[in-house]
Amino acid sequence: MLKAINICHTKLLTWFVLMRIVTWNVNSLRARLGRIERWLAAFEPDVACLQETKLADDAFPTEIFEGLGYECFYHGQGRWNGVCILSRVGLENPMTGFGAEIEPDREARLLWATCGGIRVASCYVPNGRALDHAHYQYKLSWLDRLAAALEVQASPSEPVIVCGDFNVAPEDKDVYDPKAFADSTHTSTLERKKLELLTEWGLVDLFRLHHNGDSLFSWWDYRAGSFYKHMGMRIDLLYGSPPVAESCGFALIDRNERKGPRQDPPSDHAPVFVDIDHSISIK
DNA sequence: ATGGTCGTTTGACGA
Repeated sequence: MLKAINICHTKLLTWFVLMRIVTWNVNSLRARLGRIERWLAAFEPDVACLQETKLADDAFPTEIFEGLGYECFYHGQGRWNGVCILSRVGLENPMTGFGAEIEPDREARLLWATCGGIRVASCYVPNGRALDHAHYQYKLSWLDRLAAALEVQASPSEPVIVCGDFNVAPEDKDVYDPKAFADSTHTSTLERKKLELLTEWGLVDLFRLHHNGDSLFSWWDYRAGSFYKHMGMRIDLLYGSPPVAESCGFALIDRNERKGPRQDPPSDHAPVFVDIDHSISIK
């Protein structure tokens, strides 16, 4: 919920804003539309960054989200990938991809917009498939280009959130069993080094500010009852610049959203959200 | 440990 209090100084208007931002790989926006509508109504995020929408842009259900009070910015391609940002606190300077100076992505995996004074990116990082697969090199290159785009898009002194499905578990405690991931993607040294490009720039893993040390996951394989065996990974991340990290008061993985009957199946990812209490000043 | 389950451009492929 956006809570704005205007404080009128001599020539400065300051808004203190409580903003809730969620990232959620929905694994098909069409298949998950009912669940997404219910989740938005229940949790009232101000900004929703969704991944794997699997929708072409001309099929995006703009009117449904507008009916819930959200502006929509989307970048899809049909069968695979696809990302969007929904915002009810404004949506300015939209941009898809890495930007003009950087080798473009062939897939719909990234977009940016300024929402409520925060520069927001919704990312769907390539999976990588296997360490010896070409897709792994694509993943590494993709993360290099994300870091390069960040340099152009924002400064660490400004409010920035880069969130999404990173397909990388930052640390061993972010997977149920590190040994099970030896020699596979999501935990390899090289891809973790690419995440460090983001943290070296100044971004902070906002979830870890509030859940230090816990093994809590955001993704569980559909197969073999992984969810009920707690065999998951934390790969859906919200990174914030220092001003955002300082004002991040709450973070949660809504693992209940990973549950559900065959008739109304969940995504294999749970929504992850943070609450940000920050101020915007306008002359 | 292995096999298992979702989604999509219906069916092989990606996750």
